[in-house]
Amino acid sequence: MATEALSIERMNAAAGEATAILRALANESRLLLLCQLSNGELCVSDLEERLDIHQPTLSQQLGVLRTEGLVTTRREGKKIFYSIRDTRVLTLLRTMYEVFCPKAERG
Amino acid sequence: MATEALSIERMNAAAGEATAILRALANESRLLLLCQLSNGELCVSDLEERLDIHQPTLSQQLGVLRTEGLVTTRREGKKIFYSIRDTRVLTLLRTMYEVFCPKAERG
DNA sequence: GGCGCATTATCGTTTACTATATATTTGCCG
DNA sequence: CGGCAAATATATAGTAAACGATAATGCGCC
Repeated sequence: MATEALSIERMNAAAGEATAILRALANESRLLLLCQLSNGELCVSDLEERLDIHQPTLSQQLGVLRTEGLVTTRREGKKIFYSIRDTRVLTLLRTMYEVFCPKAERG
Repeated sequence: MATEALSIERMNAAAGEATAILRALANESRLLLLCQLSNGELCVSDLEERLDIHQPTLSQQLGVLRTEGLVTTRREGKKIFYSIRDTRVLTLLRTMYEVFCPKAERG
């Protein structure tokens, strides 16, 4: 009962899209990047400062997420602000958080 | 409120392990394979029949999942039965199911 | 035009993927 | 016990994709 059966057919149909998003998440830089964005929009230089990634590399990772449609951008003068567009990503991140992050002092 | 902030520190610490598992899931064959196993243990030939994957390839993918500690095996005569060992995988699969599979006629 | 912020191009290296060929383990039959 | 067949695993190899670095380019503002 804890484990309600998943329909194989549906999983089969969705597998392509699912793995596309999983691949996008399956990189430490991108995952952390999305975690940052899960708390609200940030511009590239903000991200560069928080994560320890060279700017062009960062831009490239952001490009991957853009291509996958997971994030959107908003320009404000010279800065470009990124935010999460695909809410499914938020759902996944939340689950990942529960699964992988120690619950020590949550509440 | 729908989006309670995730602690960056914790995500940072867990990111390595998280991406390792994500990489394991981020392959269509392996994902479907785990979906099959989420409904209970199956032997290699069962899996081969259900998915359309050549046996050596399948065995290799299973090897990846074994190496990551996501599945266990049990021998019964000539057959080897696989099942999901890491319950975190089940949690992730369940979320993925909810996120990616149309809810049309779920009860 | 020049500077700051960001993207795109290019490239070399590493890793992933999958196919074919070969080996291992077990059970069976003579 | 010897040999064969079934089930699975490992080895090898070629192609493709991912990664991250450096270099060059684009865009907006002063």
